[in-house]
Amino acid sequence: MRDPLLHYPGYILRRASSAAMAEFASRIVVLGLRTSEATILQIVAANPGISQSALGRMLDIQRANMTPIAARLEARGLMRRLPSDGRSLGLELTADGILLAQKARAVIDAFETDLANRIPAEHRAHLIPALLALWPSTDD
Amino acid sequence: MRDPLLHYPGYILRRASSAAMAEFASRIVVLGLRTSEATILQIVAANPGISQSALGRMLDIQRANMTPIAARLEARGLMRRLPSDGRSLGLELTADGILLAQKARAVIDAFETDLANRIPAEHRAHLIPALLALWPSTDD
DNA sequence: AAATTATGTTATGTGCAATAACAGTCGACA
DNA sequence: TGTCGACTGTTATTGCACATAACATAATTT
Repeated sequence: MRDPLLHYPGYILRRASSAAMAEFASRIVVLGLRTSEATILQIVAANPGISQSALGRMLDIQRANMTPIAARLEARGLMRRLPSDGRSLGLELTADGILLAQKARAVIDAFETDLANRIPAEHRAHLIPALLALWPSTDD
Repeated sequence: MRDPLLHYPGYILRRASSAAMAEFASRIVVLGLRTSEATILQIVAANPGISQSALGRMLDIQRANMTPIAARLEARGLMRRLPSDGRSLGLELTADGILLAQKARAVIDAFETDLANRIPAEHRAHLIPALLALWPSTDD
């Protein structure tokens, strides 16, 4: 029972990401959040007033997919969507949203710390730079 | 427009994997294959006779999700499913399947080479060990 | 003023993964 | 040997992330 793909970085990247994301999802769901929602809360908390489409560009989420996610967060009373333009919607968290974003941040921190601790020390510092090099969005 | 999650390995892992997988999917679709199917062709080619559930365990694909994938490959004439047990199905590629697996392997090789070349030399050797450490399936 | 671009929305489809329930088969073991 | 528990494959259903196309409206460019 041999896996001939085990030497390929892309393959291992996919498998590792899938496993890690499943674990994160199971941790964040106790706050009633999906992975994408937890991320969005962090970004909006750090960038109040950011437009829906700018947020989407930042996270590689397309406008069409951003709409229902943002609407859902608004419907839950976590986020406001204030027309800034006439076409753009500026996003900001409500008090509840800020609180939940903080709780989510604690979960993220714990998860990321656990993850980092699993990496042997001699490889740890190389992971982020290596992954960033694979990630076109940074300089798009 | 600040991304406060950019220092987190898990977050970057997700973003990098998502981007890389989208690119791979667009390359492999020209052979009429999905990512999961291309992977399965490689595993079955290297392990003729492997059972459906053993394949699923190897790839972290559950039995219930394996069934339609395997049935689809069989329906396309790429794979045979031979009862070995009475309950188990042993998988092996047809001649067409072997041919397509080889073509897929060439696409995988090219993709993985491109990917590896994007990683700065000083980080390259660390990526796979670091990712393997995050990946529980290896020693499960 | 007209043409182009940007924003948000709706509708729809795809790929991957999870769960629950079921029938049939195998293995262990009393 | 017969029974019980575990394993295999299947169907049906669901959820999430992501993609495209088409549209109305507003801003920007020229």
